[in-house]
Amino acid sequence: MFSIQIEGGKPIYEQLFIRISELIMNGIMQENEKLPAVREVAKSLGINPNTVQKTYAMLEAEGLIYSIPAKGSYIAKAEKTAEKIREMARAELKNAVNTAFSKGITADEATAIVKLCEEERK
Amino acid sequence: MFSIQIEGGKPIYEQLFIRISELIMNGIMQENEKLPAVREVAKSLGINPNTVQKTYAMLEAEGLIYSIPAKGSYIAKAEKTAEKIREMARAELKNAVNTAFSKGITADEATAIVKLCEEERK
Amino acid sequence: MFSIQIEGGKPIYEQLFIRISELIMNGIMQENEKLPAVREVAKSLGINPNTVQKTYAMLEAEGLIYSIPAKGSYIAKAEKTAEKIREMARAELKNAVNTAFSKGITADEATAIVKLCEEERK
Amino acid sequence: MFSIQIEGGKPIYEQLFIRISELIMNGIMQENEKLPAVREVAKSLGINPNTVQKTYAMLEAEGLIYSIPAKGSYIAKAEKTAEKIREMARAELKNAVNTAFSKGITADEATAIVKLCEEERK
DNA sequence: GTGGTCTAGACCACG
DNA sequence: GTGGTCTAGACCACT
Repeated sequence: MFSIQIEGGKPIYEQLFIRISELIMNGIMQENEKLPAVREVAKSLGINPNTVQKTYAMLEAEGLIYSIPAKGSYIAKAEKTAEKIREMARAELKNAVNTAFSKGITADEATAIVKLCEEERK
Repeated sequence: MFSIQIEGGKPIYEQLFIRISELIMNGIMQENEKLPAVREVAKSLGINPNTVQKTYAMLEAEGLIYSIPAKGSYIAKAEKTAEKIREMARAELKNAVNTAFSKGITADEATAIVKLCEEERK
Repeated sequence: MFSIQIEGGKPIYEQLFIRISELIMNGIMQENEKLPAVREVAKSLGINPNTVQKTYAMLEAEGLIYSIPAKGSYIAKAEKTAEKIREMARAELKNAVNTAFSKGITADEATAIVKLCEEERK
Repeated sequence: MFSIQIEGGKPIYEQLFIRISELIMNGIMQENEKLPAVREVAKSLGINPNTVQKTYAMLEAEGLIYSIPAKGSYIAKAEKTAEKIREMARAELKNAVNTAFSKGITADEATAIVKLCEEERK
């Protein structure tokens, strides 16, 4: 279903949050598409339903999905959603770049890393 | 002495680790220079000596400093140290860029962010 | 549970580290098997939870176990784990042999000691 | 003079103890030869006289040297000294071999390591 | 209930 | 006075 790595240092609910937001960006999850039920996700990942519930609540709080009681959760308006996610991603990246700068990485080096990552994605 | 913000979500010992490694890069801490004593740092920051001790242990494990029991802790060989820190910073940045890419940020956008950060530093 | 001797000069957390790595080699602890909880070990050995926590952190840093917060700690992939432990043991033994040599022990004498130890194990 | 590495994890007085006992084995320090004065060693190594004093006391306690008040310290009877050191070395090596065995190292592997160390010394 | 972090305070070996 | 280890007990985020 969503494939997360339980081993990783990050909390599960956060990994799941990131994973779902990525799926939206990749166009795999479309506007108004129904998300799998909380219990279903929990069972297929072997994690606690509370954890999934928390993730959905966070997604809704961020306006990325909307929930209809007794029916299910759905992807919110795509443009808005995508823009929100990108905004968050940009803020995090800026943060990371500043951190790198403070440790002696130059702007040229940073740009090189960006290009390198771009190459690797192909 | 080291000035950290206890607020943030990150553990204190990690913030301190990052802070000291930055000081080394900025040339403020030189090779073989003595670090302030564990208890001294703890007192000046208003935190527990154990927390500082943990930070020093991590720095030593990474080879950034070396500790002589009953004498003090000192900055390790500068070239090695600086290179290690840059290596760590590069790895983290690469990680951040990949994360941003997976959320729909383009390489051009990432490059723009790098330039923006560069401007702000001036 | 783990049975260690608090007497020896070596720190408790180190003894525990060695003891657990031995249990893995003896096949008593299997891949993905759950280690007893930090507090449980502490109670059964009559030592402080922090001390056990430090041991688990070291084991994780060496890649011998992996910890999932709020779930437990587990033995890492068996092949890798066993090989890592053997590698560490070999390095230590080599070190010990060199030390013995520098004190006048001959290679023949060293070989004899190895055989003697082998006999005693039977 | 004696060349020790201050960085190493082991206490200085122990390193110095080992170093001097090695010098005796190598025949560099002969029976009844005078050891350099405590203050002299301390100054040349940049360490505390108390530390050197402690080492000499240990060497005397082990019967490896003998001290004449207001005159100096001297290497004890060579045969006895050498044998004592070798005995200690043998005990330590046996210990190390047993530890290695308990972690899955085989007797053949241990023998191979002994031979490898022998080669490297040439 | 779990691992992770932190505090407060202590002791030890070493220099 | 220093780093290193340890105890006792607490809180937190997460499951």
